[in-house]
This record gives sequence, structure tokens and C-alpha cells, in this order.
Amino acid sequence: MVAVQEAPQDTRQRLLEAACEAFREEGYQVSIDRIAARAQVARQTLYNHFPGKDALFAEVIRHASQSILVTLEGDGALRDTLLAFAQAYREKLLSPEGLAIFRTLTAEAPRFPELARQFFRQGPATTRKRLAEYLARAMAAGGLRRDDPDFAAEMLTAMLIDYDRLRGLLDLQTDLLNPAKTAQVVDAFLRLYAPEKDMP
Amino acid sequence: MVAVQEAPQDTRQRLLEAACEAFREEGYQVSIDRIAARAQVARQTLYNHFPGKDALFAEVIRHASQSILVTLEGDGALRDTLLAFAQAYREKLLSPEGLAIFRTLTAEAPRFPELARQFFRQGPATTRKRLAEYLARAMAAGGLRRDDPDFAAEMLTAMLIDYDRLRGLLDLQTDLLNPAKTAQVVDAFLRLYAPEKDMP
DNA sequence: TGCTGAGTAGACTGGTCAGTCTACTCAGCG
DNA sequence: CGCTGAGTAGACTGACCAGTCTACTCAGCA
Repeated sequence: MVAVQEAPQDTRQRLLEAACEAFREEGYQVSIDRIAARAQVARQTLYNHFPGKDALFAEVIRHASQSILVTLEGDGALRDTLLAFAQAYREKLLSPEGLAIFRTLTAEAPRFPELARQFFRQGPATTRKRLAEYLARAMAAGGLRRDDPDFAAEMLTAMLIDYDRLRGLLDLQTDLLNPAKTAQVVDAFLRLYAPEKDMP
Repeated sequence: MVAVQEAPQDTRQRLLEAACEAFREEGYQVSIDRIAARAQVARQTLYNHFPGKDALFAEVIRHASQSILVTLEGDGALRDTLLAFAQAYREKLLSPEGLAIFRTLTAEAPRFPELARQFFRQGPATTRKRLAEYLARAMAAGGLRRDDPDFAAEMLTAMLIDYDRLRGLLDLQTDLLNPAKTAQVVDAFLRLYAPEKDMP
């Protein structure tokens, strides 16, 4: 009846985007009907593209795990590189979308354990590993104190996010992205891993 | 019919404990019937003690926010005090109960914003404030570098928890309590806030 | 003895939801 | 022209659930 008959197969894309927004805003318990309505599509059309709600959710999460990966540009000065990483990391994870993904997946992890593990490995674990590799190189080059690079990466990512994420999730604050704080954390990290001076 | 007729008014207590476990294990969407069954009580009895599911949930969360407060014994040596705090902090927040409370409340925060804020203030924010006060005293006494004690408290709590909590929530690991790591973090923190040496 | 307060079992209402099914529309293509 | 493939509207089933209501049990007490 409405039947504007949009482009041929982007129906699936519209469905994915609608599901992504819907799950973000209302969590897994959002109804299939609401997702279909948001995509301006009949419920049956949704079932023509996905076998069920679980599969649609899994697809959305898999897509999201790509979108929160943070890249590390390794060619500048140490502090500049870390600062750029820190800023990007905080922007992605503290954005409304980043927090919503975290909230939703955390809540559903016991019901979708494999999906949650996959997300963990492709998202946070991968980011941490890349950062650790970069830090290991910096340590070898003498820019940082020689130490366990995995532990160091864990400390930096924790310092950048932990408390502010909690504020976003529970205190429902939205002014989480203070750039001065990003620099404060990076400088604290650089102090913590300053190369040892051998000649006092 | 069963009617063992237990102690007079501990029915309420049994209900609270059953609800606490049930919400922990299944989240807010656990049914009233399951909570009542777990307390070995009729559904109507639950409604005799609590006006509804929301109120029962709020009661459980308020109780939980007390149980995860971590105390700081301020009388020993600096490193010993911090180590004891760190150990207790990790034990509480990384325990299955601590993770479950976090998971459940995080998921429901948009639907119970005031409850979530109350939890945030009475739990994490209070712990952080007490730690900051202790650190401020240590800074004044020269045991730590003079710096922003709130920021320092944020860094220590973040370093102690962040990545392991993620592992517990998403990767569903249970061996989160490596004591060597606790000491590793505390020592890193002490290095980060070592008093400045004025005579090189 | 008989009342009262706490609890119980279970029926019932009104609502939501996932997923299925049927009958329909319509555009494009050969 | 008529077929096909994609989409649509809406009815329907079976399940679950919060909260209400009624009629019952029973222990303790006066």
C-alpha cells in the first residue's frame, strides 16, 4: 500500500541499521515489531532476511565489534601517538553508542556467551594487543622503561576509561569527554613508564 | 499445606535473599513467581511485603550498594594499607556477586535512573572519595608525590579493576583474582606517585 | 471456643511477544 | 500477457508475566 519500493536489496541494510539503533536504545528486549517499524518494513520481511531475533542480534553485535576498534598510528613521536590513540579510544568507548553496546552486550552475555567472547576478543582484546605491541617497540627503542608491555597496555586503557565509563553507565552523565583529562592520563602513563636513568 | 510455619517475620528476609539471588542470576526479567518459589513462599505473600517488583528490586540494589563498600584501614605502612585495600577492592568487585550486580544494574540503569545514581554515589563514588582522602593525607605527609588526590584515586581503582572486570563480564572468565597482579598494580601506582627527589 | 493475622493455592485479567501463515500487491522481465 | 520475486497487512497460536482476587488453612492467643 505504501510500497515506495526503494532500492532492490538494501532492505537488509535498512533492517540492520534499524536493529542496531533499536538494540542500542532499548536493549535486547526490544520487540521485533519495533525493529521492523523502524526499518519501515513488515515483520515478515524481517523474517525473510534473518532466521530470528537471536541471529539479527548477533549480526548487529558482530558489526559493532568492528566499529569500536581503535587504530594506532605508529609513526609520530611517542607522546603524540599515545595522545591520538587515547583520544580516539575515549571518543569511541565513551560515546553514547559505545556505552550502549557495552551495556547491552554485558547484560546479555550470560545468554549469548559465545557471542560475548567473540566480541571481547575482536574488540577490547585486539585493541589491547595492538597497543602492547606498540609499547613493546617503544620499550625496545628506549622510549619507555623496559617492562611487561601487556600489563602496561592494560594500565593505560584502564586509566583512560574505567571511572568515566562507570559515570556514563550508572550516573548517566554525558559530559565524559574532557580532553584535558586525556592528556593528564597519557602524561601520568609516560611518567609511570619513563626510561630509567642509569646515572644519578 | 506445606506450611512449616517458620519463624514469624523472617519471611521478609527470606524474600529479600531469594530476590537478591534471583536478580543476580537472571537479571531484572526474572519472574515474580520464580522469586517467590525460591523463597518457598506464595506469590501473594510477596505482594504482602512489597508493593511490586520495582520496589523489591530497589530494595535489593540498595542493600547491595552497602555490601560492596570497601573500607580503608589507615594505620599501617602506606604500601600495606594500599595492598589491603586493593585486595579487598578486587575481591568484592570481581566476585561473581560483584560482577552480577554490576551487570544487572548497568542493564537497568536507563529504566531506573535514580536508583542507578544512588548506587553510583553510595558505592563507587564513596569508595573513591575515601581513597582520595587517604591519599591526600599521604601526600601531605610526604609519603606520596603532591598531586591531585581525586585523580590519583581514580587511577588506582581503574588499574585494579578495569580489564579484569571486562574479562569477567564478557569473556566469562572466573580466575580473575591473581594476588600477584594486585601487588603489581599497587607497586606501579607507588612508582607513579613516588615522592619527587629534590637532590639529584 | 472463637477470633485474628500471616500465609497459601490457584484461578483470572489484561497485556506483550516471537514466530507462523495466508492472502494480497506490485514491479520488472520475458 | 502472465510469471516471479520481494514485500505487505493482519490474523493467529502458544507462551509468559505482573498484579488482583477469592476462598482456604492454621497457629497462637484471649
